[in-house]
Amino acid sequence: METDDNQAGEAETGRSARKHKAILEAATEAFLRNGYLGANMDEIATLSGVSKQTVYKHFSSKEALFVEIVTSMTGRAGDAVHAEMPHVEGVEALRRYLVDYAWRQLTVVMTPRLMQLRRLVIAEVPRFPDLARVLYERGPLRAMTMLAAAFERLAARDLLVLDDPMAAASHFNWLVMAEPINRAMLLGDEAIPSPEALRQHAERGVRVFLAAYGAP
Amino acid sequence: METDDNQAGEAETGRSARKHKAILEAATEAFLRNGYLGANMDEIATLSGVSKQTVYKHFSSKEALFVEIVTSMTGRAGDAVHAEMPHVEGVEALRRYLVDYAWRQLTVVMTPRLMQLRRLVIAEVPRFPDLARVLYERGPLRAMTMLAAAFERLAARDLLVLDDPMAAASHFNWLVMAEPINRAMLLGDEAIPSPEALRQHAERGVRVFLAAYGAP
DNA sequence: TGCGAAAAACTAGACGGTCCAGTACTAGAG
DNA sequence: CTCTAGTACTGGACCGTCTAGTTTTTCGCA
Repeated sequence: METDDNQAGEAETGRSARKHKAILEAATEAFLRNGYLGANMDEIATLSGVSKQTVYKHFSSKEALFVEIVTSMTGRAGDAVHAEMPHVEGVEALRRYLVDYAWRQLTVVMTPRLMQLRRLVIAEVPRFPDLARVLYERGPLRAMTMLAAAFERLAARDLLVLDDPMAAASHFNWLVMAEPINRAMLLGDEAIPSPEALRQHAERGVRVFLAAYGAP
Repeated sequence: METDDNQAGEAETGRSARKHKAILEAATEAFLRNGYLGANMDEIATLSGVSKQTVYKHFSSKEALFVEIVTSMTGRAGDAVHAEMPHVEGVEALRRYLVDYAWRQLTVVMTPRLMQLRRLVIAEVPRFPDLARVLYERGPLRAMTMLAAAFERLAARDLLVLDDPMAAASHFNWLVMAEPINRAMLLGDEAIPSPEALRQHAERGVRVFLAAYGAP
């Protein structure tokens, strides 16, 4: 197929595909840093080591490039977290699992790239409402839906006590995520807590959650 | 043309001050709708019924106008909520008061104007980090700080049980605010819940909070 | 398999058209 | 005389197109 000098397990690709990728990366950088209006196509071309003509060969317009980037980033974002809930036996195992899940979710979401993406998408809600809706659905909504299903199973086994699984999932999700996300959204990427701080935060959130929804 | 009928207790102002106000209002509208880069000074001048020269007589630059507007809006925003905690006697009175406070906070914050302001400020975090910091401090941080103080007093009277008042305040704040805010941030202003929905949401949040922090 | 030409992709830069922040200038109202 | 409306203007940014010439890939055919 392609030339087989593949380095470090990276699938080798033709020149065109390589340029395509370079453009995507440069554009991601530019849009995340400068916003939709603030980014300019000349800079993207220069940054990706490609002529402007080539940029327009791969993407029909600035708008199309923007949509492509945001959707691909939101697509990748949520996939890393969803893990099947293992058999938890007993209250203490449940607590440990919830803390672990919360911490995993936090460390995935609380990265500069995803915070910048979130700022970018929020900024463009009036211009690109669909992008924001997709981010919401593939982000918090998906997390909460899966949590709700898991909580329902746990309730059936009397490990949790709840009447509204989705409300419980929302409470769990935001007990854990809201404080650091909203801090970082306004205070910038350097306000992202350290992994240890996130772990402590997760533990406190789970303690509150279990006080409200845990088996007595 | 300029009639001097001061209506509804509005402080009497000269023509210059009136133009000043008109410019501020038009600029607020423009910036909230189109963002910093998307707004343009010609539109602001036209919208406020003033010549462009006059706009620049009152505000030295687009940037200065933007900063002025955002700071004035963030200043007004938080002031409406802070109410002295009355004497609450007993657990049920506390619950009712917390629900009421939560609902008040929600109805103040969950308005299109403030959601738009929040989107605008978040969008401009890289360009105007100070504005975002001020919004954070005068918004969530102030609310949580005041809550923490109130919670500490309640803990001294054994109506709450907590070791870290600020953590408890954060949990309360985000149990109540996070879900609707983050929904509206991404799904747009029409995703702002109705007052009745907000009331129910507040009640559920307070129930969880009291399960974790309420007196046994 | 290897060669060579057509096809496709790419570069560098210029350019048209549009938009916009901020300034300058004139005419007229108070 | 002072302030302002109205408007034209400056200087520059930027999207998307175009041109002319170069490089890479593809593929028929030896």
